[in-house]
Amino acid sequence: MAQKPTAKASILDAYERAVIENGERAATLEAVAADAGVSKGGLLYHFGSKNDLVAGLVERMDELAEADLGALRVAPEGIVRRFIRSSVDVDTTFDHTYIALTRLAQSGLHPEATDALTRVESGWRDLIATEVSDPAVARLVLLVSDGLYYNSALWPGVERGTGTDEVEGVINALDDLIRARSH
Amino acid sequence: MAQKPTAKASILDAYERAVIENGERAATLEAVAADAGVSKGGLLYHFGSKNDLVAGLVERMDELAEADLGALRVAPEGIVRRFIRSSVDVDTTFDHTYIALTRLAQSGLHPEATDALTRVESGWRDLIATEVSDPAVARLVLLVSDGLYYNSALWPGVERGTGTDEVEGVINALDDLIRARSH
DNA sequence: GTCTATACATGGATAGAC
DNA sequence: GTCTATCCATGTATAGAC
Repeated sequence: MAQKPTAKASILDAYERAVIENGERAATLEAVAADAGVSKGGLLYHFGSKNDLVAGLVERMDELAEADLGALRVAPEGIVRRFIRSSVDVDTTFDHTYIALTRLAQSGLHPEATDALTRVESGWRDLIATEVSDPAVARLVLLVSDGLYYNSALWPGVERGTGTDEVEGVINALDDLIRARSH
Repeated sequence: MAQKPTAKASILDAYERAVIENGERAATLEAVAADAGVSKGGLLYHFGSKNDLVAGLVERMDELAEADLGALRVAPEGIVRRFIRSSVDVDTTFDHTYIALTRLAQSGLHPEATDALTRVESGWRDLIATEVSDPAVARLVLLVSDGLYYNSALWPGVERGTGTDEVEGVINALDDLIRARSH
């Protein structure tokens, strides 16, 4: 049920891509259909409306989030390090969906998108709390991650000075803080 | 030249409000005109096109940013403390314009909005660098601020657990870090 | 300086052929 | 399952009256 390399999946991919690259407004049925290699009518056979596309993305997000949390939970380097690192990595399946939903949420037209993101963030929050006892630091970790996502969501494709190596510095700084505060 | 309580200003206000509250897509000429108390035609007399509205916002942003940096520079509590605190305060003239531009930037249709935000962030970066010597920590401070803005921009009106008092904890944590790293 | 009327384009969605 | 044709709503922008 989760693994169909069908037209449906590639339409969803195209929608995701369109939203990320050109914004929700530009992600018209026609544009998405063209990118997915079908016609408007063809698209509408699989997704009866634009809202259905959003719903499809939400569903995908929930599945990916579950997997993401699972991987995070068993990350050998620790939850926080892995978490922050993965926040820069904007080129995974997870990130694509997450960023697309971020855009949709901001459009104000899709409360379901906002809800899905809230669920994800809530999962992260709980997990981080298991590793970081100080609530202020835990909050700080989440804010840094949000900041990283915000950056990549806002300046798509633009290298904005938060490269992977620079993030290592940030991670180390957070580490110092966590150690200093854990007594 | 900067102080006209004219229709032009109130139209710009209405546009800003519309973008923040309902997203860029809902900020149609008609909706903005209605909110500003003029007709579509009336609006278009002052702003010949939708792009002119965006340009007006960008101009406003540049003016406000200058004032903001000035205030930050002489903040008695220090630049970082003031900076982070003001990132939660989403109810100033500055924040309204900033958040509206954030939304516009994400729509992908207004590069000028992205540019304006880049200028603002660049001003902040430079200023923070004068107070925080460690580049990783300086970057962290910016990311936290971005995170806070992202939160308020994404969940408008929603109390998302980052209240003013909780932010004090975050500020103190950052303070610890700055002190620990400044030798 | 502000309004009404209207032209024009575009996007979402339906109907029905293949 | 996918396409074409078409309808309808909405949004931007222009023209011209007041």
